[in-house]
Amino acid sequence: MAAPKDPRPCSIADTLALVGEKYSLLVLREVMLGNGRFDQLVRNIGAPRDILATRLRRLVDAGILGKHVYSERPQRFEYRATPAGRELHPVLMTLMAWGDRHLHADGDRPMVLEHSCGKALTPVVTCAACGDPVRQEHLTAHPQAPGWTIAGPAAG
Amino acid sequence: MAAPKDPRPCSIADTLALVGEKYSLLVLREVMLGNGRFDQLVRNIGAPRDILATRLRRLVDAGILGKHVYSERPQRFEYRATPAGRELHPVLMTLMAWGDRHLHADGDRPMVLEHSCGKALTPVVTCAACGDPVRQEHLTAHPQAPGWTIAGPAAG
DNA sequence: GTGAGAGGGTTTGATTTTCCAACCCTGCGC
DNA sequence: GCGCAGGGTTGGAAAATCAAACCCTCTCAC
Repeated sequence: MAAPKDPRPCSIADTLALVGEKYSLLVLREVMLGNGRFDQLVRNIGAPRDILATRLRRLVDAGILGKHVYSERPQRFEYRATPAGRELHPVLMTLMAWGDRHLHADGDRPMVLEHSCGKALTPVVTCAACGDPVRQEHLTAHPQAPGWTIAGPAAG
Repeated sequence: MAAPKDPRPCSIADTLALVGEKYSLLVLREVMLGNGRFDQLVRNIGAPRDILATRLRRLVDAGILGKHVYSERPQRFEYRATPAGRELHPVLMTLMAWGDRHLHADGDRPMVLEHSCGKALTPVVTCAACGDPVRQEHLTAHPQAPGWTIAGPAAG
Protein backbone atom coordinates (compact mmCIF):
# COMPACT_ATOMS: atom_id res chain seq x y z
CA MET A 1 0.00 0.00 0.00
CA ALA A 2 2.71 2.41 1.06
CA ALA A 3 3.31 4.59 -2.00
CA PRO A 4 0.08 5.31 -3.88
CA LYS A 5 0.55 6.27 -7.49
CA ASP A 6 -3.06 7.33 -8.01
CA PRO A 7 -4.53 10.42 -6.45
CA ARG A 8 -6.70 10.17 -3.37
CA PRO A 9 -10.08 8.59 -4.07
CA CYS A 10 -12.58 11.28 -3.22
CA SER A 11 -16.17 12.23 -3.93
CA ILE A 12 -15.20 15.88 -4.28
CA ALA A 13 -12.87 15.00 -7.15
CA ASP A 14 -15.48 12.67 -8.65
CA THR A 15 -18.13 15.35 -8.58
CA LEU A 16 -15.80 17.97 -10.01
CA ALA A 17 -14.93 15.58 -12.83
CA LEU A 18 -18.55 15.97 -13.93
CA VAL A 19 -19.36 19.57 -13.12
CA GLY A 20 -16.00 21.17 -12.45
CA GLU A 21 -15.18 22.33 -15.94
CA LYS A 22 -15.51 25.97 -16.75
CA TYR A 23 -19.14 27.10 -17.14
CA SER A 24 -20.77 23.82 -16.06
CA LEU A 25 -21.98 25.10 -12.71
CA LEU A 26 -23.09 28.34 -14.32
CA VAL A 27 -25.23 26.30 -16.68
CA LEU A 28 -26.79 24.72 -13.62
CA ARG A 29 -27.38 28.15 -12.13
CA GLU A 30 -29.20 29.41 -15.21
CA VAL A 31 -31.20 26.23 -15.59
CA MET A 32 -32.32 26.49 -11.97
CA LEU A 33 -33.32 30.09 -12.59
CA GLY A 34 -35.48 28.82 -15.42
CA ASN A 35 -33.28 29.95 -18.30
CA GLY A 36 -32.67 26.65 -19.99
CA ARG A 37 -32.56 27.62 -23.65
CA PHE A 38 -29.37 27.64 -25.64
CA ASP A 39 -29.45 31.33 -26.49
CA GLN A 40 -30.30 32.34 -22.94
CA LEU A 41 -27.42 30.28 -21.67
CA VAL A 42 -25.01 31.85 -24.14
CA ARG A 43 -26.08 35.36 -23.18
CA ASN A 44 -26.41 34.94 -19.43
CA ILE A 45 -23.22 32.95 -18.96
CA GLY A 46 -21.06 34.57 -21.62
CA ALA A 47 -19.68 31.25 -22.80
CA PRO A 48 -18.62 30.44 -26.37
CA ARG A 49 -21.40 28.57 -28.14
CA ASP A 50 -19.27 25.55 -29.01
CA ILE A 51 -18.03 25.11 -25.46
CA LEU A 52 -21.55 25.44 -24.18
CA ALA A 53 -22.74 22.75 -26.59
CA THR A 54 -19.99 20.44 -25.31
CA ARG A 55 -20.88 21.09 -21.69
CA LEU A 56 -24.56 20.54 -22.29
CA ARG A 57 -23.93 17.18 -23.94
CA ARG A 58 -21.79 16.16 -21.00
CA LEU A 59 -24.30 17.24 -18.39
CA VAL A 60 -27.08 15.43 -20.21
CA ASP A 61 -24.94 12.30 -20.48
CA ALA A 62 -24.21 12.52 -16.77
CA GLY A 63 -27.90 12.62 -15.95
CA ILE A 64 -27.70 16.11 -14.49
CA LEU A 65 -29.69 17.84 -17.20
CA GLY A 66 -32.49 16.67 -19.42
CA LYS A 67 -33.27 18.01 -22.89
CA HIS A 68 -36.92 18.82 -23.43
CA VAL A 69 -38.76 19.83 -26.58
CA TYR A 70 -40.78 22.96 -26.04
CA SER A 71 -41.71 23.45 -29.69
CA GLU A 72 -42.19 20.76 -32.34
CA ARG A 73 -42.18 22.89 -35.45
CA PRO A 74 -39.67 24.38 -35.59
CA GLN A 75 -38.05 21.98 -33.18
CA ARG A 76 -36.73 23.82 -30.13
CA PHE A 77 -35.24 22.55 -26.91
CA GLU A 78 -34.89 23.56 -23.34
CA TYR A 79 -32.53 22.08 -20.77
CA ARG A 80 -33.83 21.30 -17.30
CA ALA A 81 -32.26 19.91 -14.18
CA THR A 82 -33.00 16.29 -13.39
CA PRO A 83 -33.52 15.29 -9.76
CA ALA A 84 -29.79 14.59 -9.53
CA GLY A 85 -29.10 17.99 -11.03
CA ARG A 86 -31.37 19.70 -8.55
CA GLU A 87 -29.37 18.15 -5.74
CA LEU A 88 -26.44 20.28 -6.81
CA HIS A 89 -28.34 23.31 -5.59
CA PRO A 90 -26.57 23.27 -2.19
CA VAL A 91 -23.25 23.54 -4.00
CA LEU A 92 -24.45 26.66 -5.79
CA MET A 93 -25.77 28.19 -2.57
CA THR A 94 -22.52 27.71 -0.70
CA LEU A 95 -20.48 29.10 -3.59
CA MET A 96 -22.77 32.10 -3.77
CA ALA A 97 -22.62 32.68 -0.04
CA TRP A 98 -18.82 32.70 -0.12
CA GLY A 99 -18.71 35.19 -2.96
CA ASP A 100 -21.25 37.40 -1.25
CA ARG A 101 -19.19 37.40 1.94
CA HIS A 102 -15.73 37.75 0.50
CA LEU A 103 -15.99 39.43 -2.86
CA HIS A 104 -18.76 41.96 -2.41
CA ALA A 105 -19.48 44.80 -0.08
CA ASP A 106 -22.63 44.42 1.95
CA GLY A 107 -24.86 46.51 -0.25
CA ASP A 108 -23.35 45.13 -3.41
CA ARG A 109 -24.58 41.57 -3.70
CA PRO A 110 -25.44 40.67 -7.30
CA MET A 111 -28.43 38.61 -6.25
CA VAL A 112 -30.44 38.09 -3.10
CA LEU A 113 -32.30 34.86 -2.46
CA GLU A 114 -35.41 35.33 -0.40
CA HIS A 115 -36.42 32.34 1.65
CA SER A 116 -40.05 31.45 2.22
CA CYS A 117 -39.61 32.56 5.82
CA GLY A 118 -39.37 36.10 4.51
CA LYS A 119 -35.70 36.69 5.16
CA ALA A 120 -32.79 36.94 2.76
CA LEU A 121 -31.17 33.56 2.70
CA THR A 122 -27.94 32.96 4.52
CA PRO A 123 -27.23 29.27 4.06
CA VAL A 124 -25.79 27.31 6.96
CA VAL A 125 -24.58 23.74 6.64
CA THR A 126 -25.81 21.57 9.49
CA CYS A 127 -25.48 17.94 10.49
CA ALA A 128 -28.55 15.94 9.52
CA ALA A 129 -28.15 13.73 12.58
CA CYS A 130 -27.90 16.32 15.35
CA GLY A 131 -28.96 19.51 13.63
CA ASP A 132 -25.94 21.52 14.75
CA PRO A 133 -24.09 23.80 12.36
CA VAL A 134 -21.05 21.95 11.08
CA ARG A 135 -17.64 23.31 12.00
CA GLN A 136 -14.59 21.83 10.39
CA GLU A 137 -12.90 21.22 13.72
CA HIS A 138 -15.78 19.02 14.79
CA LEU A 139 -15.18 16.59 11.97
CA THR A 140 -12.96 13.55 11.87
CA ALA A 141 -12.07 12.25 8.45
CA HIS A 142 -12.03 8.50 7.92
CA PRO A 143 -10.60 7.58 4.53
CA GLN A 144 -12.00 4.21 3.47
CA ALA A 145 -9.18 3.19 1.15
CA PRO A 146 -6.02 1.61 2.56
CA GLY A 147 -2.94 3.77 2.54
CA TRP A 148 -4.82 7.01 2.69
CA THR A 149 -4.37 8.25 6.16
CA ILE A 150 -4.37 11.97 6.62
CA ALA A 151 -1.95 14.23 8.36
CA GLY A 152 -3.90 17.05 9.79
CA PRO A 153 -5.95 18.18 12.73
CA ALA A 154 -8.72 15.76 11.78
CA ALA A 155 -6.57 12.65 11.54
CA GLY A 156 -8.37 9.36 11.51
CA MET B 1 -30.42 47.34 -19.22
CA ALA B 2 -32.24 46.02 -22.28
CA ALA B 3 -29.67 43.94 -24.16
CA PRO B 4 -26.84 43.02 -21.82
CA LYS B 5 -23.59 42.18 -23.51
CA ASP B 6 -21.93 41.06 -20.30
CA PRO B 7 -22.83 37.86 -18.53
CA ARG B 8 -25.02 37.92 -15.45
CA PRO B 9 -23.32 39.43 -12.42
CA CYS B 10 -23.20 36.63 -9.90
CA SER B 11 -21.32 35.59 -6.80
CA ILE B 12 -21.21 32.01 -7.99
CA ALA B 13 -19.29 33.07 -11.09
CA ASP B 14 -17.09 35.39 -9.03
CA THR B 15 -16.20 32.61 -6.62
CA LEU B 16 -15.52 30.16 -9.41
CA ALA B 17 -13.24 32.70 -11.05
CA LEU B 18 -11.00 32.24 -8.01
CA VAL B 19 -11.39 28.58 -7.14
CA GLY B 20 -13.08 27.06 -10.18
CA GLU B 21 -10.00 26.09 -12.14
CA LYS B 22 -9.00 22.46 -12.26
CA TYR B 23 -7.40 21.25 -8.99
CA SER B 24 -8.00 24.42 -6.96
CA LEU B 25 -10.72 22.95 -4.79
CA LEU B 26 -8.72 19.75 -4.40
CA VAL B 27 -5.86 21.83 -3.07
CA LEU B 28 -8.28 23.21 -0.52
CA ARG B 29 -9.38 19.70 0.37
CA GLU B 30 -5.84 18.53 1.04
CA VAL B 31 -4.93 21.65 2.93
CA MET B 32 -7.96 21.20 5.17
CA LEU B 33 -6.93 17.60 5.75
CA GLY B 34 -3.58 18.92 6.93
CA ASN B 35 -1.56 17.99 3.84
CA GLY B 36 -0.28 21.38 2.84
CA ARG B 37 3.18 20.57 1.51
CA PHE B 38 4.01 20.73 -2.15
CA ASP B 39 4.92 17.09 -2.52
CA GLN B 40 1.90 15.90 -0.60
CA LEU B 41 -0.31 18.01 -2.81
CA VAL B 42 1.27 16.62 -5.97
CA ARG B 43 0.83 13.04 -4.79
CA ASN B 44 -2.61 13.28 -3.24
CA ILE B 45 -4.16 15.36 -6.01
CA GLY B 46 -2.34 13.93 -9.00
CA ALA B 47 -1.78 17.32 -10.56
CA PRO B 48 1.21 18.32 -12.69
CA ARG B 49 3.74 20.19 -10.57
CA ASP B 50 3.78 23.30 -12.73
CA ILE B 51 0.02 23.63 -12.70
CA LEU B 52 -0.03 23.13 -8.98
CA ALA B 53 2.55 25.88 -8.52
CA THR B 54 0.38 28.21 -10.59
CA ARG B 55 -2.74 27.37 -8.58
CA LEU B 56 -0.97 27.83 -5.28
CA ARG B 57 0.26 31.28 -6.28
CA ARG B 58 -3.22 32.24 -7.29
CA LEU B 59 -4.83 30.97 -4.10
CA VAL B 60 -2.25 32.76 -1.98
CA ASP B 61 -2.81 35.98 -3.95
CA ALA B 62 -6.54 35.62 -3.44
CA GLY B 63 -6.09 35.36 0.31
CA ILE B 64 -7.44 31.82 0.43
CA LEU B 65 -4.17 30.14 1.35
CA GLY B 66 -1.17 31.33 3.32
CA LYS B 67 2.38 30.11 2.86
CA HIS B 68 4.12 29.23 6.11
CA VAL B 69 7.72 28.31 6.77
CA TYR B 70 7.98 25.09 8.76
CA SER B 71 11.75 24.74 8.40
CA GLU B 72 14.31 27.51 8.09
CA ARG B 73 17.31 25.50 6.94
CA PRO B 74 16.66 24.11 4.49
CA GLN B 75 13.79 26.46 3.86
CA ARG B 76 10.55 24.54 3.53
CA PHE B 77 6.98 25.70 3.22
CA GLU B 78 3.52 24.55 3.99
CA TYR B 79 0.27 25.98 2.68
CA ARG B 80 -2.59 26.55 5.08
CA ALA B 81 -6.10 27.86 4.67
CA THR B 82 -6.71 31.42 5.78
CA PRO B 83 -10.00 32.23 7.52
CA ALA B 84 -11.46 33.05 4.10
CA GLY B 85 -10.18 29.73 2.80
CA ARG B 86 -11.71 27.85 5.68
CA GLU B 87 -15.07 29.34 4.79
CA LEU B 88 -14.97 27.35 1.58
CA HIS B 89 -15.41 24.21 3.64
CA PRO B 90 -19.18 24.16 3.08
CA VAL B 91 -18.57 24.07 -0.66
CA LEU B 92 -16.40 20.99 -0.25
CA MET B 93 -18.94 19.29 1.97
CA THR B 94 -21.79 19.79 -0.45
CA LEU B 95 -19.69 18.59 -3.38
CA MET B 96 -18.67 15.53 -1.41
CA ALA B 97 -22.22 14.81 -0.35
CA TRP B 98 -23.39 14.91 -3.95
CA GLY B 99 -20.68 12.55 -5.11
CA ASP B 100 -21.36 10.17 -2.25
CA ARG B 101 -25.06 10.09 -3.14
CA HIS B 102 -24.82 9.93 -6.90
CA LEU B 103 -21.52 8.40 -7.83
CA HIS B 104 -20.96 5.75 -5.19
CA ALA B 105 -22.83 2.78 -3.86
CA ASP B 106 -23.75 2.94 -0.20
CA GLY B 107 -20.85 0.92 1.11
CA ASP B 108 -18.41 2.49 -1.31
CA ARG B 109 -17.82 6.03 -0.08
CA PRO B 110 -14.17 7.05 -0.42
CA MET B 111 -14.24 8.96 2.85
CA VAL B 112 -16.57 9.29 5.78
CA LEU B 113 -16.66 12.42 7.90
CA GLU B 114 -17.57 11.75 11.49
CA HIS B 115 -19.27 14.62 13.26
CA SER B 116 -18.64 15.37 16.91
CA CYS B 117 -22.16 14.11 17.63
CA GLY B 118 -20.87 10.64 16.82
CA LYS B 119 -22.69 10.13 13.53
CA ALA B 120 -21.37 10.08 10.00
CA LEU B 121 -21.95 13.52 8.60
CA THR B 122 -24.75 14.13 6.17
CA PRO B 123 -24.68 17.87 5.50
CA VAL B 124 -27.96 19.74 5.17
CA VAL B 125 -28.15 23.36 4.08
CA THR B 126 -30.50 25.35 6.27
CA CYS B 127 -31.67 28.96 6.45
CA ALA B 128 -29.81 30.89 9.11
CA ALA B 129 -32.89 32.97 9.83
CA CYS B 130 -35.50 30.28 10.39
CA GLY B 131 -33.42 27.13 10.68
CA ASP B 132 -35.42 25.18 8.12
CA PRO B 133 -33.70 23.06 5.49
CA VAL B 134 -33.55 25.06 2.28
CA ARG B 135 -35.50 23.78 -0.69
CA GLN B 136 -35.05 25.41 -4.02
CA GLU B 137 -38.74 25.93 -4.50
CA HIS B 138 -38.88 27.99 -1.33
CA LEU B 139 -36.49 30.55 -2.71
CA THR B 140 -37.23 33.66 -4.70
CA ALA B 141 -34.32 35.15 -6.60
CA HIS B 142 -33.96 38.92 -6.64
CA PRO B 143 -31.26 40.04 -9.06
CA GLN B 144 -29.92 43.39 -7.92
CA ALA B 145 -28.68 44.61 -11.30
CA PRO B 146 -31.10 46.23 -13.74
CA GLY B 147 -32.03 44.16 -16.77
CA TRP B 148 -31.44 40.86 -15.08
CA THR B 149 -34.84 39.49 -14.43
CA ILE B 150 -35.14 35.75 -14.45
CA ALA B 151 -37.50 33.51 -16.29
CA GLY B 152 -38.13 30.56 -14.11
CA PRO B 153 -40.24 29.23 -11.29
CA ALA B 154 -38.51 31.54 -8.84
CA ALA B 155 -39.05 34.75 -10.79
CA GLY B 156 -38.59 37.97 -8.91
C1' DG C 1 33.99 15.28 1.28
C1' DT C 2 31.16 12.91 -1.85
C1' DG C 3 26.92 10.70 -3.17
C1' DA C 4 22.21 10.07 -2.45
C1' DG C 5 18.14 11.84 -1.22
C1' DA C 6 14.23 15.22 0.32
C1' DG C 7 11.72 19.24 -0.67
C1' DG C 8 10.05 22.82 -3.63
C1' DG C 9 9.81 24.23 -7.35
C1' DT C 10 11.02 25.86 -13.02
C1' DT C 11 11.81 24.69 -17.97
C1' DT C 12 10.82 22.60 -22.29
C1' DG C 13 8.16 20.92 -25.94
C1' DA C 14 4.10 18.21 -27.38
C1' DT C 15 -0.89 17.76 -26.79
C1' DT C 16 -5.53 19.58 -25.63
C1' DT C 17 -8.81 23.11 -24.80
C1' DT C 18 -10.61 27.46 -25.44
C1' DC C 19 -11.94 31.06 -27.96
C1' DC C 20 -14.03 33.78 -31.64
C1' DA C 21 -16.16 34.45 -35.83
C1' DA C 22 -18.39 32.64 -39.44
C1' DC C 23 -21.35 29.48 -41.20
C1' DC C 24 -25.46 26.13 -41.64
C1' DC C 25 -30.17 24.44 -41.25
C1' DT C 26 -35.20 24.67 -40.17
C1' DG C 27 -39.27 26.90 -40.09
C1' DC C 28 -41.99 30.86 -39.30
C1' DG C 29 -44.02 35.82 -40.46
C1' DC C 30 -44.62 39.24 -43.96
C1' DG D 1 -38.73 35.10 -51.20
C1' DC D 2 -36.45 37.66 -47.44
C1' DG D 3 -35.09 38.16 -43.06
C1' DC D 4 -34.98 36.58 -38.57
C1' DA D 5 -35.11 33.35 -34.34
C1' DG D 6 -33.28 29.34 -32.42
C1' DG D 7 -29.85 25.81 -31.97
C1' DG D 8 -26.27 24.49 -33.05
C1' DT D 9 -21.31 23.05 -36.11
C1' DT D 10 -16.82 24.31 -38.35
C1' DG D 11 -12.10 26.33 -38.84
C1' DG D 12 -8.10 28.29 -37.39
C1' DA D 13 -5.47 31.04 -33.90
C1' DA D 14 -4.39 31.53 -28.98
C1' DA D 15 -3.97 29.73 -24.43
C1' DA D 16 -3.76 26.12 -20.98
C1' DT D 17 -2.37 21.49 -19.74
C1' DC D 18 0.62 17.72 -19.42
C1' DA D 19 4.81 14.75 -18.58
C1' DA D 20 9.35 14.48 -18.01
C1' DA D 21 13.50 16.43 -17.13
C1' DC D 22 16.03 19.63 -14.78
C1' DC D 23 17.74 22.87 -10.90
C1' DC D 24 18.94 24.46 -6.29
C1' DT D 25 19.57 24.03 -1.33
C1' DC D 26 20.41 21.62 2.40
C1' DT D 27 21.06 17.17 5.19
C1' DC D 28 22.54 12.72 6.19
C1' DA D 29 25.30 8.45 5.65
C1' DC D 30 29.31 6.87 4.43
